[in-house]
Amino acid sequence: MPATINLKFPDNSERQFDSGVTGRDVAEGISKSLAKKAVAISLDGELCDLADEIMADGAIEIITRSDERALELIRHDCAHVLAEAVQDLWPETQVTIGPVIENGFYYDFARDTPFTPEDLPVIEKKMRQIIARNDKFTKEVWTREQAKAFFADKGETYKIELIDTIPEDQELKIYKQGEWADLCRGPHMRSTADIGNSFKLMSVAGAYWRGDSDNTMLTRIYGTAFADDKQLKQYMFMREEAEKRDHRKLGREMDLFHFQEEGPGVVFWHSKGWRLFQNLVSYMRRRQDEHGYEEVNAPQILDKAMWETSGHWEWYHENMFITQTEDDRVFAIKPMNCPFHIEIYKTKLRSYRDLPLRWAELGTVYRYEKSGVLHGLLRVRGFTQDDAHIFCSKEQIEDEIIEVIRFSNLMWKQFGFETLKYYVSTRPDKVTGNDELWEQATRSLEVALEKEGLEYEIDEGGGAFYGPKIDIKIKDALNREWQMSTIQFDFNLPERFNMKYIGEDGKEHRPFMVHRALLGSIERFMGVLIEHYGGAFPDWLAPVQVAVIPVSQNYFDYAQKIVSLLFDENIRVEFDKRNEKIGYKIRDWETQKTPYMLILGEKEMTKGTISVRKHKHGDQGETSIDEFVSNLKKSVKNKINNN
RNA sequence: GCCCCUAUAGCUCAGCUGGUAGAGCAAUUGAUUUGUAAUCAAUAGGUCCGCGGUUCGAGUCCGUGUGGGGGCACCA
Repeated sequence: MPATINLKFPDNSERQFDSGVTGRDVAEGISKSLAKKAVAISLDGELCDLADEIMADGAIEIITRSDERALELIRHDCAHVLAEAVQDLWPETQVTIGPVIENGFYYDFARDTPFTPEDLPVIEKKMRQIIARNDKFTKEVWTREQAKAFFADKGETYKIELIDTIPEDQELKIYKQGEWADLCRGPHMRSTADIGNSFKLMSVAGAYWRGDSDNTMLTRIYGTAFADDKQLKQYMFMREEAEKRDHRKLGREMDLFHFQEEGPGVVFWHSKGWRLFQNLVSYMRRRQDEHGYEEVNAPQILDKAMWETSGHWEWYHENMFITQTEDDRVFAIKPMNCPFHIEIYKTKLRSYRDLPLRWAELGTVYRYEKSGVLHGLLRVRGFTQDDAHIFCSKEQIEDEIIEVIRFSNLMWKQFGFETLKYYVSTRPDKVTGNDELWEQATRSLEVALEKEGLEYEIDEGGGAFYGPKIDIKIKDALNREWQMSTIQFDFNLPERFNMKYIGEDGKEHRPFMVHRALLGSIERFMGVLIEHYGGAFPDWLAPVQVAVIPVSQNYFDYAQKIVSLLFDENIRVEFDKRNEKIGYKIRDWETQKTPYMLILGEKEMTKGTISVRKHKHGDQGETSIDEFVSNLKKSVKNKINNN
């Protein structure tokens, strides 16, 4: 600990403080002495760095290592130490950028041979040495020429490129830990020792320089860091928990579905998985009926000519599966349902009296997704959308959007997702449709959300070229966000297909077209649902709701009676006749996360009762079959048609 | 598509520096007729992902293809 601490302030003035001065002392000193407001980030009451952000009240805030913002400093410092460690070990490696991310940090390096997982322990060891060295972080402000010369000397071409992107009016800061220097916005902590030892390098990956696939691919190292070991352990534990409920793992363990080599990205549904799938379909059908949708169904393939009209052939060709027949006629498997619904629309002359038309299709589409994107059920090549198209007049758009939002909200609640986030994506640079249309449509999306009292964020320029949209994200049980529902205007297709209706004025008008998928794709939603519930589905969804387990063969007749009774009530029941001890069977059904088990033996047969065991809750004691059925039906009520 | 990793029995995985494969669970058969998270025993089960190469010899080393995983880019 030095006798004095030198501090530089944003106005470039310098002051000395005695060691042992607290951050609060300094804070008071600064706010008194500087006209310009300054913010210092202080760690455990000691000043570690100055931030250039100006806080509204101008005060210094003292934060502790457990503070969220300290965590950011820890991770950022960690990234710098990672970079130094790497250059120490492999001096020919160029450094690029190393930001803090949601659960840690990364650093991108440029070198001829990418890092491999075996390098990580070596680097980690070096990092711990640097941390132990307790090097001070110091900030220097350099001129552009100085900085460029410095990095040029070291052969750091990427850094030089970065310097050129920093606006002239911004000062160029260099942070050093010991001798090692990096271009950095800051702030940092006092010294490398402040990082602590609760960090871990997680993985290596490739990443394009500046996120552009035209650029060279860098080699990225991901790491995570926390204030203490407890938090790090907790994080690692959470990751393990997430891994346990990975839908690919549960899909196999629960015998729901599989993939195989010959069909990358297309799903083989096993009976239990298909049961679940059908439950979702059945739910959607019921709700769509209720919300005034009519279900339609269109073919899987269509002549190339139609896709040329729609524009897909030109713009989406590389994502389409194409077939060719003996007579050389080319058909494409549908990647979208839209053109089909438009064709249905066009079979008649439509009047304003017909509008709005809401046509839904649980349409299976195929898209040739790039191989690197496939991921279990979450990104597939063949999937079933809960797709619908709404055709309406200008006057109707707002009400239609409100209606879709309400539908979606109700649905997500019933599936057990409470937290929803809304995003409105506005006009990108290249578009079809005139400004007036964009304006009207975007406004209708915002007004609809506002009328429903829902907060939303604007994704500026995030809309598709054919129209603005609302995206809805949900949060699952592990607090992960998933983009699910989407409500999109389309100004392109009505134009291309020359859609029209006859208005009240007797003239032709172009209808508004809205695409809407709430679950998105059943396959993908299934993946999310499996992970959300960890495979333990609620009563109404569970593929097998009840397992009937007689204690021995002597009770098979009684058990059969119960099974038939449940079957008649449309309850999904299985009769476990295996020649095993009930402990074995219970364990088996328990691992399959079956909501209920009915244990039937001498006691129950004599009294005409059943013993109920509930998943995760154990023995619930005896009850009558009538009561059990009525309770179960109550919990399933209103969700699906078939009971 | 790009970078790295990876592929052994139905599943989870062993198989040291090259000498043609092993466990647990599951399966099958038999015994057992069972009271709330695994009854016992026996049996069977493998083109070590495909193709090519190095080698006297390849599950093991090299190349390549395919699938899978972690990322990046993509997601009209």
